[in-house]
Amino acid sequence: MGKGERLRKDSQFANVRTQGRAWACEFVVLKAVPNGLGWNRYGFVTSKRLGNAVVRNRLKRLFREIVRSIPTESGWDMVYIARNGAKTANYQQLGAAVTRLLRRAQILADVSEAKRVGRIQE
RNA sequence: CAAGUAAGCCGGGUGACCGCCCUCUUUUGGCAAGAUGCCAGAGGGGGAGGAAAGUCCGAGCUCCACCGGGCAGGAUGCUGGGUAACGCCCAGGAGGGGUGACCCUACGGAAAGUGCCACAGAAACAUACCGGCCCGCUCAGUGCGGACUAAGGGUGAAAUGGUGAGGUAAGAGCUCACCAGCGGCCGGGUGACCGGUCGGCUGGGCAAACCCCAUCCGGAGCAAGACCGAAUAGGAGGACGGCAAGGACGCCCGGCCUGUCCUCGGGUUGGUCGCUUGAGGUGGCGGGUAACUGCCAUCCUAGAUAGAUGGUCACCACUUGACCAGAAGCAGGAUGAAGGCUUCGGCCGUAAACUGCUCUCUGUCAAGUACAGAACUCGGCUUACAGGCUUGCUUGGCUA
RNA sequence: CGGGGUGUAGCGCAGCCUGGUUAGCGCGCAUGGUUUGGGACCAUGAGGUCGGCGGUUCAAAUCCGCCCACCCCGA
Repeated sequence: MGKGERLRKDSQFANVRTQGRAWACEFVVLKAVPNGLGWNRYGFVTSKRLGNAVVRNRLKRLFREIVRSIPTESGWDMVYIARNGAKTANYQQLGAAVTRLLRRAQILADVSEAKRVGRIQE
């Protein structure tokens, strides 16, 4: 994903953190908010508590690859926050977890159009 | 072959598809439009480490108007050399450890001064508890008083040179020999120091206690710093004004410079440069024991900024484990078969089936493949690290 | 990038600067007493790699070096 598809400013992260809704599992926390653009923007958070730089970079790359491969609705800012359990998980486990969270958040692309419109109006 | 020791090196590979960062090209498309610029696409090239880590030292670079002196503070500490510099490296000396190859050392000064040395012990810096020996009195092996002594005992981490002989009332460097230490002289070495000789006999430890001596050190750090853009109100109060205040760690002094300083309040958290060509790498020929260095040739090798190298699959490599099959080895089978030699007493000579073990080699399956991610750049140090490779040397065993 | 602090019994702390003689205090814990019983109180007791490794010293929680974990501050 290019620079336009990433959250890069502290103000952008702060916006998602305060305005967005959150869904969580044992590996990762997803926070998302509609951004009014025609495309999605992503941010990945790996705190120092998780491990050294190699561990944190690897988790970011895994999540970036997972998010890229899952088709979703457009127009959202999403922040993925890695939790401690993600350190030992592999690509397949994390992919399944992210898919579950996106389905619960109704951002996954196969969710029906009526349902999505209903949620936004609500 | 085994164990060890020193030095050095590597630290997964190949392919397919998808994706990221930088850069170049583009008669590809869109926007704006004189060159040009912005967005997207296509094609080419490049894209983490030996420690990129910890941030423990040293520098470059940038800013703080500036210069000099002193105090305080900090660092280093055998000698010589290397280096831009260092707390680093090399060589050497001394001391210590190891059978050895080799390794380790904060290794200046305790007659400059101050301080400390618990407990024990008579005594920890100047001393005499037990004891030894002599004299006098008492008296029949006891006691008292006085003088000498530091060999022996005991305490301690440490007790004032050690061993032997002479000597003496008993002893003592009191005398002598050797050893250790100290000082002078001579010789060698740039030096630390070493060797020789002579002398008088000497008289603890701690400076990672204060300290003394020698050498070095202005401060802050790429969020340094420069530019563009945006935003706010270029605001309020106070101090002192050439005898004042301030001038980049703290304090003092001298010169020099200047309206300076303090408090409150307000705005910004965007972009570009710095930003990778450097005490640079590689090779050759010289100098040097070496660290290192001179000359010549040649190469350009990451530049992100919520922070670029990843994901999936296949094959191979390595490690570990399991299992079965085969090969190999060992033990039983073997109280000596078959066979051979014979002086007829004996002697020589171990093949296989089968069973068990080893886990060396081949095959199959499964799991794993360390430590760890550039952030201004170099030189070091320290710490972490699966597994593997090369070379020299040492010790021990076996064979010839 | 720069600077500072902490680590000692289950918990919270002292001792460290100026090395030594029993590493101590409070709460908690165990046992006994007191009470009809509990609490409170009294008495006794257990519990320590002094964060780790190495060095200096006769001797280290204390001094020095390296490492680990946690916390805080400034630009």
